[in-house]
Order: sequence, then C-alpha cells, then structure tokens
Amino acid sequence: MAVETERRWRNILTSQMIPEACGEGKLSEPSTARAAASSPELLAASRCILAIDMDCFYAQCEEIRHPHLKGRPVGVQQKMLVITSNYAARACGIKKGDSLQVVREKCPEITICNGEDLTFYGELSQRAFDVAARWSSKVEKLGLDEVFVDVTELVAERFRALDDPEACLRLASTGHEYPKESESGSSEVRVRQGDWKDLDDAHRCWARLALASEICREIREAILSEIGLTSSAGISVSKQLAKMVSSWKKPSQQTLFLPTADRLGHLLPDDLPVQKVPGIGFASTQKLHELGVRTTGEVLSAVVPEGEEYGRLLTEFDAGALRTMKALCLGIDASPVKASGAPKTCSVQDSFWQGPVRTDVQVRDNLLALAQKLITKIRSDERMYGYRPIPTFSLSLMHAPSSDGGAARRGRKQMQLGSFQIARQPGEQGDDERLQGQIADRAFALFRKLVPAEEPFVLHILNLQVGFGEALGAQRRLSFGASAPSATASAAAQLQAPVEDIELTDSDGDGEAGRNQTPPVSTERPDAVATLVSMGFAQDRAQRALAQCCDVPRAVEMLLAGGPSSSPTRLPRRDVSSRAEKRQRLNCPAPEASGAIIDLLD
DNA sequence: ATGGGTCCT
DNA sequence: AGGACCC
Repeated sequence: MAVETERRWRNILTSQMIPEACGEGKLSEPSTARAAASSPELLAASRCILAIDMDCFYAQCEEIRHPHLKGRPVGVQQKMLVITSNYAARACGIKKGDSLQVVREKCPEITICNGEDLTFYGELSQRAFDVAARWSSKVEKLGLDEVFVDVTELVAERFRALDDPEACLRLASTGHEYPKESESGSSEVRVRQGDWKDLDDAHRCWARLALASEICREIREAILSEIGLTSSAGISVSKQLAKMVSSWKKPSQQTLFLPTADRLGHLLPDDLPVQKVPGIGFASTQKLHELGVRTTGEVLSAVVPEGEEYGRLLTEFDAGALRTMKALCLGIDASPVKASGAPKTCSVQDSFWQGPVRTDVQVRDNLLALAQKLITKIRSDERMYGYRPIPTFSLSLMHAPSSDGGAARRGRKQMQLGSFQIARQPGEQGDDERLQGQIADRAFALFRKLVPAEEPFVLHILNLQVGFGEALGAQRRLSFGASAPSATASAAAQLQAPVEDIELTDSDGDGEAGRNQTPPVSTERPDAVATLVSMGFAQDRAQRALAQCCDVPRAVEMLLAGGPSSSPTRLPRRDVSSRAEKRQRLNCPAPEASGAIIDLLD
C-alpha cells in the first residue's frame, strides 16, 4: 500500500503533474524563449496567492436577498442597462450591457432587480472578505466582488507539518490545473518527510500551490456555506498569474497555475493583445497602439533598451513604466497583496450626459441630492467599520468639452476640515436632513472656487468625496492601560453591533461615548497643554485630548470635533469669530449646539 | 456604461 | 490636483 502510493507520487511528480508539454496542438504563437527565461525565478519564488472572484456578484446578491429567485433568470439593472445577470439568464443569451428592451425579448421570464443601491452588495462583500481573513491577514479587496489572499504563511505552516515524521499529509491539488482539460482533484498521495529534500523548484512550487489550492477550496467553501456565494478562483505565485487563471473555469471552480515555461507560453502567448494583461490598462494600450505595438510579443521585442524601438517607447512611457510592462508581459509581478483595511475614501457621483447642468440652481439641487447619497453611504460605512472622523472633503466636476474643440476640462477642489462631524444620537435619525444641507453648502462653496460667479458653465459630472481619518479611540497606544478602547476591540465590537449601539461622539462631546473613552488625565507635556489652553480650550479637555493623540494638531482636531469632554464644549475663542465670518461669506447657516457640526478651517 | 475605489506622480 | 489602474 505504502509502496503503491509512493509510486504514484513519483509518477505524479515526474511526468503527469508537470508534463514538459501540455496540450497537443499549439493554440497560438508558440511559447517564447523569453517565457523560458522568466520561469525559473517564478518557480523559485515562494509566494502562494489566491485570486477569488464572486460569480456574477450582483445577481447572486439578489438571489440571496430574494431566495425565491434562486436559479431563475435574474438581471440587475442600472439606469437603462442590465449590467449583469445570473447564469440562468445567461443561458437565454443575455449579455452584459444589454438594454432592458433586448433582455425582455430574449427572456420574457426574467426578473429584473434594481442595482443602483450598492449597500447590500457592499455588506455581503465585506462578509466574504471577513471569511477570507480567517485564513490570512493579507487579504486585498479589488472592487466588491474580488479578493487576493496571500496564503504563503499558512502554506509554509502546513508544509512544515510534513517534517514531522509521524505526520503524513494528504496532498493533492484541488480543482483544475491550467491548461489541462481534466480535473486533477482525484489524485491523492501520501508524502513522507524525506521526499521533499530532493524536489526541484518546479516540484516544490507545485507542492506549495497544491496546498494553497486546498486552502482556497476551504475558503470558497466557507464563503458558500456561510454567505451563500459561489466564487471562482486562481491559485499561483503572484496576483497577476492567479488573476489571469481565475476566470479560466467559471462558475464555481478554481484553477491552479504552475509557472513553467510551457504553461507561461500558453497563458501569455506572443500574440496576446496587450490589454488582456492585468496592469496594462486603457491608456497604455492606446499609447502602445499609436506606436504600432499590439501584443505582448511586440512589447517584449520593442522594449530592449538598445533596440531602436525603445527610443520611441520612451516618448510615451518612462523607463520605470516600461520595466513594469515588460515584466508583466513575461508574467512577472512582484506586487504584494496589501491588507485592505476600511475604505479610505467614500464618494458619490452623478452624471448628466443627456441634460447637462448649466445653472447655479441646478448645481445646488444636484449637490443636495448627492449629499443625501453621501450621508447614506457614510452611515453604511459606520455600520461596517465603526465611526471615523472625516478630515477632508472634496468636490470634483467635469465640464462639457468646449465648443471650440477643446477637451473636456476637469476640476477638483478639496478642503481640509478641522473636523467634520457626522454624528447623531443613538437611534435618532433627524439630524441627517440638516447635515445634508450643510454638506451641500460646503460643496457649493467649493464649486464657486472652481467656477466663479457669472461665469457660464456646462457640467457633465458632479462628484463629492470625503476622506476618513483613523477611528476615534484608535490613536496609538500613547494613552494609558485599557481605559482607551483598542482599535481592534472597538472595531470588532462595532462590526457586530446594531446601528444604535455604535459608539458615537455627539457634537457636544458629552455623551456616554465620550465619557467611556475618556482616559485618565495626563500630567505630561505641560507645554503642549499650555498651547491648547492658549487657543481657548479648557485645560482638562486639552490634557485628555493630548493623552489620546500624539501631537498638538491631532489634539486640536479632536477638541474641535467635540471630544474628549465630560463637560459642555466651549469653542475656542479665536475660532468663534473667524468661523462666523467664514460662515457669512459662504452663506452657511450657523450650526446649532446640539446638531452635527462642520468646522471649516481652511 | 456607470459609479465606485486604489495608488503614484 | 491629476492620472493611471482596477471592478
């Protein structure tokens, strides 16, 4: 028995798993000598990366939201287009950007869901992310429906278990292996300690990826059983390669890619159009086309530094960009999987291609509508990531192309906000309406800076964006002991908490939340305290703020935001007048004591 | 297409 | 502030 499995293992290692040439006919241009050049270092590389991609994500979300739709044709609509559909609908021939009209003709049975509000999708996406995060701390989000997971560590851990002479590991890759037609999942071997020593890079790499493929299956299974989402995935040594094979078998399947020269030749044939390479986008493709370069093979022959074409490439790209592009065409991508935290920005945008915006009144109306959407999104963000301060706010817009042939101008204007408190009492909804008006006012002020009064304009896009700061209470471990909630603990609590339980700092800063996170009064840094007192802050508040913040500017921000305080806030004297002035200039209503406050200190 | 996001100059 | 990439 043992002999038998050992023999199978040898077989698998030597011939079947890593054949010298896979597939018979050549699908496209034969693999290049250049691919052979990159293969050794890829096989020697030690990373194991998963690219997991939810199948027709929005449509699946709708099936989860409306269980009776499961398995029946479903389309998701935005504006007048059906932007995606489930596989039942695709079976009727429905394609990605079909108009509502066309879809109804192809499939009268179809149920159309409105997919303009992304809140629910965002929440399921976050849950899928959290599942993956149980296997690795390095999980990177790419849009709502995709994650990269670096499982190198975990693979190494499981690999190490093989060194225990008592422990045998069942080893088999799970799912497909590019570019083989049959699934390899059935092969199963038992490996013992000594076997690993003799492996060459290719076999060792395959063994790691096989372990990774098992981990990948575990993660996808958990996402399916806990959330109900099916996914497809790629397993390889880099984000690029994992991503490129992830879509090879869909839906609900996974593919391992071992970067041998011949397989690379298949995945990145010389005649592959450049835009198929992840990392080479629209702009680069345009520029390359102007230079007569259309395929990866052409990139590779053009990008040799001594060649004559190289000079022409340098007119459009810098040397660094060319190196990156060359590497990608060779299948080399060293970019790390970056642990995605909470989103850093949040934006909303409306476009007006059909009926452009031409008057101040229209601008105001649209900014009001955008402000409403923005608040909704921020609330959803709070639900998922806890309350965070909002230090920046920006408006951007796109003008129509000028009639005399000029290109469409764009503009962006940002303001730093001393604080931008979007807070409310637990369970209370009422303030958001006033907040909406205040945000629209800020936005209009920015608009005025971009487009002076009286100047005519024709707008096609309006966009509002806020930038988040660190979670309150997450300020480094400067403060003492356990009295300040740790970032992770409060984040975890907030993630589970219903809306009403989220710790909110109300604008007066004297709510329960403020009290709970008030650390012991610090007696340190008397000079910094003095600075804050001279700005008009109460001494005790200044001390507490400094205990939570590293530096004076942060402390100022916190104090202006209303916390920390156990007594009613007094605004710093100097600022009262200047703010009133600005308020007048901007024609903004004065914020009321109990309401949300936006301090404008630019 | 649309309406988000990220990172690098 | 703008541009490039991604979904």
